[in-house]
Amino acid sequence: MLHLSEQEIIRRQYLDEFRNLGIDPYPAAMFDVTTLASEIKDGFDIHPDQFKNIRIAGRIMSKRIMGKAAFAEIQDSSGRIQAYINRDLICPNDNKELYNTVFKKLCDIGDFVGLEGYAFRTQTGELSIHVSEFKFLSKSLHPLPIVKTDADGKIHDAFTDPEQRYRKRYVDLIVNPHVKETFIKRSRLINSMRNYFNSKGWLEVETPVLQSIHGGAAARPFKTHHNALDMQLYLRIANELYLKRLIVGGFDGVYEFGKMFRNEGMDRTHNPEFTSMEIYIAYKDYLWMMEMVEDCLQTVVNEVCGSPICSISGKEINFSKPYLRLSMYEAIEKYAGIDVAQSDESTLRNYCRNNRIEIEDNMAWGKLVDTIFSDKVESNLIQPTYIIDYPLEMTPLAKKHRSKEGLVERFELYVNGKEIANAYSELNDPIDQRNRLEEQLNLAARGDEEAMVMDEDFVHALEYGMPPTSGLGIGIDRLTMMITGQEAIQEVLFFPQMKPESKQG
RNA sequence: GAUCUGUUAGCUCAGUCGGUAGAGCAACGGCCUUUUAAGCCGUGGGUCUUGGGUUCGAGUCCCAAACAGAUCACCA
Repeated sequence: MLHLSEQEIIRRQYLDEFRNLGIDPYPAAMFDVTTLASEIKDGFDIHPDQFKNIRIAGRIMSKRIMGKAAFAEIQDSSGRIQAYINRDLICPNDNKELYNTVFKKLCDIGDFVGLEGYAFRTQTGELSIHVSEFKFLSKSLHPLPIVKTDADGKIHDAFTDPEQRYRKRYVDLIVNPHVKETFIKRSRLINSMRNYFNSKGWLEVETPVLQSIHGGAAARPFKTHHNALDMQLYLRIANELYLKRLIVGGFDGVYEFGKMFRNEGMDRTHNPEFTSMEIYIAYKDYLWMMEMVEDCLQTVVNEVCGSPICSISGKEINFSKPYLRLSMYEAIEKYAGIDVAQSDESTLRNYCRNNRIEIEDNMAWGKLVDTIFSDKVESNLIQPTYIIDYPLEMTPLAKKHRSKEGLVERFELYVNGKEIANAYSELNDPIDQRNRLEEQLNLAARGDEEAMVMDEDFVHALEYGMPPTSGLGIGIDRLTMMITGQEAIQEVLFFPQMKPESKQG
């Protein structure tokens, strides 16, 4: 059922009035745009002669009518510019219908129009388009939120309700220019990173989203079903095991930007589907990878933000290399004051109880260390910091440390108290890998719902031999949050997951 | 999943002690040929998120539900 407001009914009536005048409110023919609003704003004062005969198109965002002349703001993909519309200029003959009826009455805020004319400055100095030709391009049937900015820059009637903004992102993008900026930055970030990898000769690849075994990370998956094969499939929680198969297959460097799906809680830093970038480089180790990551991020942040420094929640984050390196044990000792290397499981349990850190009975030693780290250390890691050398129990896909007993060659990159990257010297000993995955099965038996499952084909691939390899995953959404200063993942996803609006009643 | 807060016109918001709902913008009808949160005169627009309850009477008080936000738990 369509329940229309008064304003929506009137806009529908205008469709008929357009057609009665012989004007198609949704014309088929293209409108040949020559110039963007931003080009006029940037170029007019330097080359005013280049804007003598221009055609622009966009949405009407405001109308100020003064009898036989009017001003309207036109918004195109690049921004807004004012148009000056004079009755006798767009209606040179006796028939003033185009101005009096079409423009003044039938054009609403939100409609698309095409304009031809020249750029000039009004008496008050506002850069405008002096319109000689006026073409109606598309009707909008819903009123838009009217956001106005006054002379002091104060915003009135801002469209700010997060629920409305996320559900109707298209409206958000129309009326909130800064939202568009955030998503443009996101796109440029991904492009910049892709260019960086391509310039090194690494290959962008695609691996399955639908997997019969959900491997490569500790998380609960979404289940789905393939009808023709009559089998259960999972949406991938990671693509790691497939990318390593490609290294086995002989590629030196492969990377993939892709959506991952995890069937877990949602909040301002978690969406059920999110974008990760994983990259695997043969003959390298995690020490090399740290240097690559800091060089890549410095380059990319510089390209996207114009400087290696971005600010979020009042803090300045500097992505210039090199980044501080701290072993996990050092970090815990520094911020929690406990030497976990010298502590057994019961000592860790006592520490957690005394420090009011919530733990569960099925947590093993490694999980307890991880819990203490999350609770005491993470929030202190504001500037980009590598946490290196993790306990073996927590990391079944990483290679044992070359010199430190009980550790693996792994690092995570923390920025603003959040993990944004995770990397290993990848485990390529197939016997060790099989044993480590079997230990995961024990954890699962102990009640760990996120423990990894055995992937026989992956182990089989390793048995053919994988060169020493370093692998990395970066959370693209979180990195985007850092460089755009956003505190919520929903602000860097066009369409964050939402429950359907209830239609009961 | 837990707790707290919110949901009133197209948008942003008021709504007092419980007495059948208001403003600005937007819309509609006028006036106005360089305005800019344009202005002036006039008009219309509401299932107060939904469902129960208390009451002579509920936007307002009570209970439940839906959705969202924040905090927490889980996770990246």
